[in-house]
Amino acid sequence: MAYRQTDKVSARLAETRRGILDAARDLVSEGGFAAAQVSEVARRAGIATGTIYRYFSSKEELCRQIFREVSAQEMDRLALIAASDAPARTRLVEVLQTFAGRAVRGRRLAYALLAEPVDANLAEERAFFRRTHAEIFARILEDGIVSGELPETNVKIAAACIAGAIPTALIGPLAPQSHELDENPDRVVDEIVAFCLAGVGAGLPERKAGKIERRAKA
Amino acid sequence: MAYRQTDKVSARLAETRRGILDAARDLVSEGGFAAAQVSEVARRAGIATGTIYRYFSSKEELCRQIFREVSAQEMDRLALIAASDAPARTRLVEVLQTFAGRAVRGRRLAYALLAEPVDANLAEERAFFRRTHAEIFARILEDGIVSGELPETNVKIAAACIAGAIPTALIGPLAPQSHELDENPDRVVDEIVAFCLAGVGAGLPERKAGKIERRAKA
DNA sequence: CCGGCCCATGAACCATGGTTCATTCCTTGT
DNA sequence: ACAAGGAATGAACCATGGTTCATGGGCCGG
Repeated sequence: MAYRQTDKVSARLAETRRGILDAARDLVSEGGFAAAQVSEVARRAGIATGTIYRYFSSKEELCRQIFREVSAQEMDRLALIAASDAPARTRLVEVLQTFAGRAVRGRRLAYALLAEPVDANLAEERAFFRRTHAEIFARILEDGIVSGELPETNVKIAAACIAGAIPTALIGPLAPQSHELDENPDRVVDEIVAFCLAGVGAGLPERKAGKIERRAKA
Repeated sequence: MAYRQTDKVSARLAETRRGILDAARDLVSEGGFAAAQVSEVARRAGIATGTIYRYFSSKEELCRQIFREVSAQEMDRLALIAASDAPARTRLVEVLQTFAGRAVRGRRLAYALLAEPVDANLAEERAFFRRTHAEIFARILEDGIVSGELPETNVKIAAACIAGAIPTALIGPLAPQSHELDENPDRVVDEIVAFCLAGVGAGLPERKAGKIERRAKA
């Protein structure tokens, strides 16, 4: 017995793993999952192609990992807002503005997470991601109905509509021209949010809140 | 010069071409574009793989053709309703109900047209398809605003929201369970439409119109 | 019925991109 | 310093699925 993994080594291994994930994440947020080819990830991480497979059993697993890491961040952020003790209507506005605002500021990444063509496996992760969004929306709507802030509706369907409307209006062929979004993202976001609020009978949003997350995403 | 295409021959050729398109269309509406592999289309059409290439320069062109044929049908149907001289609000309701109703009844095909992962070329066709939807919606909204039936809004954005909300709520991971849609498609459709109408400030829809297109799509 | 040409055939070909593995390089404990 | 592994390498391998092409069969005008 002449070898045992030492701390220094396992630290280096962990670092390499991290490096792979970071390289892959960067590629994804630059060019979507399509850009995260194994050999490209390896190049970016400064290692050999084969080395990837010492850390991840397949490309699929690597991508899944990336998807989870990135999407978890987004979901947590929304969940945090949703869990505040503000009135439902306020939480709704903030959640929608955050969702839309982050999507518009990190469009490439949002595209990868929400709309890019991906294979079955990632589609599963994406389904979870989107269902989580819908649940967050649905719960707030539920609260709003209970508290009388919102009229009765089928919250599941309304939540699905919201979860569909926002990305569609912001990314892909139906989004405004990119320069328009770059110049005045808030206006577009506000209009989309207004549509969704009206859709659930919440009237016009308050257009003043300054504490809402506005930083760029990637 | 000892050969010239005779009518009989060109008829047979046209028939073969049609056969290929039909085979491909059937495959697409059963399993999406992924199921329309060249060799499979050939088998279904009862010809050899290579023969396809005597009629279409590439798979891509074949798929594009299919996409156009199918989507044109859908667009025309909506355009027809949109062009009627009914009040904007009525046209809006009918267009939305038709759109959603047909999507829910031809879900596999709707998935292929609206949501299935496809490559860049088909994505272009899809973009056109979706933009056309949005334009149809937008024009009606415009009319409604001019006539005072609807409040002012950014019609482009509202149209994009609608074009996103309906498919998302009907197909994919955020749609209700399939059996639910099979059992009671109209209820779901009505709720989605209600959301969209409310989104543009058109209040509740009239839930009675019986003349609306309700036949299955595929 | 024949020469010429088009049409159909389907197995071979090719491109892409993920995966493997024999080899080499490093680390560790003695 | 050295033996015994683990870790890294990257070129070869493989699977998938679109595309080609040499070949054979049928249709045309004379």
